Amino acid sequence: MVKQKQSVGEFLRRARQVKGMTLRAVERETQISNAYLSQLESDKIGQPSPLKLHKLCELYGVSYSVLMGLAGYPVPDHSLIDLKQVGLAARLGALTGEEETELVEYLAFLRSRRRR
Amino acid sequence: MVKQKQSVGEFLRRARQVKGMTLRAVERETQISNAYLSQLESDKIGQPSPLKLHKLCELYGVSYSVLMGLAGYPVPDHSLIDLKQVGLAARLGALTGEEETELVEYLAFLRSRRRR
DNA sequence: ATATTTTGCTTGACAGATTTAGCAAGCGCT
DNA sequence: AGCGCTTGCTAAATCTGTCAAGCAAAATAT
Repeated sequence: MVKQKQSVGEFLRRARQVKGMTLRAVERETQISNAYLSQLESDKIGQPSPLKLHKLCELYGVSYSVLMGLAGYPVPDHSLIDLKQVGLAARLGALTGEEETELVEYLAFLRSRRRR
Repeated sequence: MVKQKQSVGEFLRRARQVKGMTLRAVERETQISNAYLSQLESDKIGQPSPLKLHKLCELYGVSYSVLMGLAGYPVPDHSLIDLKQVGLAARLGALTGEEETELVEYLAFLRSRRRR
């Protein structure tokens, strides 16, 4: 019932086969060498570049987030943090560049003092 | 008119300074060598590993999506919310309620002072 | 049946990411 | 003045992603 964790390689190979494309066809479309594609699909690359993964996602029409997750990269979830930040931004309002610099320095001062 | 794009290096250095931490302090917490941190902050690394960026985001309390974007990586669509309004807050990082009040007060002080 | 093209794959070499070891300048303490 | 510790930085070394070139088997063509 629960689907097993698929490897990036399996996922990519499936996606390519679904599209009915060959390694060299993908190479033509993405500028990624067929050699490297082969290694990718056999899980021989530990940390493939997100840009390569993104190109493949666009070509295959699969989710970039999913693929990044499968590749072992942290996937952005901006649920809580950004809301807080939006709130803060609202309270501070628009700042001049100078004000911003002073604020940052003041905050650094606050924290370096407190931690000792 | 608001903020031009900041470099990853500037962003990371600011975030670290806001936290009041030293390169070696960050190294202790993240297992990322201070040497590499230095190169990161002076923009000498073209494609830093997302895992490293993620560790730094967690430590600094800044948005992972923002940092990934600054690093030139494609970011999943639903993370593409308006960064302009959150830009400053992202740079400041997560604040305690106390810190936030202090900052707002300090900003008020700055402005009253300037207004002559 | 054999030559030609196409397929997936491996090897060698290169570039770039990351670390280890070390440097010189700065700071507190006596 | 010195000494010890910390700071940020860099040079060299190591590891790893990426590609160009080539290979053997399968498909295709003649």
